Amino acid sequence: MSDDPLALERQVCFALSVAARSVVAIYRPLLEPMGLTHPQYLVMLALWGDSPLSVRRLSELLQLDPGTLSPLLKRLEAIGYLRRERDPADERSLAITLTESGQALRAEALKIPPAVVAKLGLPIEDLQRLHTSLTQVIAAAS
Amino acid sequence: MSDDPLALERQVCFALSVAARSVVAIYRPLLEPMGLTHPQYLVMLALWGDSPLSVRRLSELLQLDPGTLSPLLKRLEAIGYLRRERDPADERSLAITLTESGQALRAEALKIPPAVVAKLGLPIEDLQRLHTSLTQVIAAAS
DNA sequence: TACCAATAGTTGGTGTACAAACCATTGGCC
DNA sequence: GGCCAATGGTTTGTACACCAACTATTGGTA
Repeated sequence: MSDDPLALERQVCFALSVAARSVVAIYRPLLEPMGLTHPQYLVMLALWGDSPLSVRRLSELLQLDPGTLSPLLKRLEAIGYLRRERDPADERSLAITLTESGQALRAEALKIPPAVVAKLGLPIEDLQRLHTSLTQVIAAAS
Repeated sequence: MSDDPLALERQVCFALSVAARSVVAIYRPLLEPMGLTHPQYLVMLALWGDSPLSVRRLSELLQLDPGTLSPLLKRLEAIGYLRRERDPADERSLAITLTESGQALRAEALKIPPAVVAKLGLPIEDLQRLHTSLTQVIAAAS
């Protein structure tokens, strides 16, 4: 390996970007039949875990800008997976809830993680270790 | 930790996406004085390592779509860091070369990696280990 | 109670990111 | 030499992603 500190192959951030894009690319064909993109899938995961959620709360959970979530949520509403209603207790806030269809999708989604792990073909322990490292980095970067 | 296979905090891909975005966010204020975004910085790294490069070659090196690179390269040309000229040997191909200004920028860029490592505050060995894991994942996903 | 800073979402602008359609050049091959 | 599939880039359309500016509601406080 090169000793140049600016060598492309030495940059952790480059590896991080490429890895993220590559893994998202594995999800793409798996999510396509469900009509979801990867960020949309993450929103659904959050809502399957806890509902209703506000845009603010989603933004914290997914570490995404509200300005990114706003149109994304409208698209999920348009395809019928969720509802966006004002919270009666605080009219500023949105109460985002799953529709029947959105609830039902969870059964399909259960197939996704094993399919991804199979495609990657890496030992679970490696993935676990990676997850731990990534969590460290996220904590350090925030 | 939850035993739900769809729990957000268990998804490696979620951690990967958030980590990538978080680390890019660390670069942002460092690159801003140079007038570069993170992907543009990666292109510059590639060119500092080897020049001239074609769009095709850059696309392989950075694992980015030519359709993504095309406008990005025009922006880098517009701010004067590189030149896009047809390769006389093959008029289909672009020969992308650095300008004086682009060459000179390398000296500034040398400050970036240590600054990022400092901001992260993680031991180098951890980053090295992470890099190894990521390289594995990239290989597995391709 | 009337103001006003804080909070929740939305919108608009710039820059990726990818897929598909497109255009020009090239290199075989009859 | 002339056709034609392959190759290299560009363009278009959709969807993030972030920032800054904006609107509407809320809650404290003079």
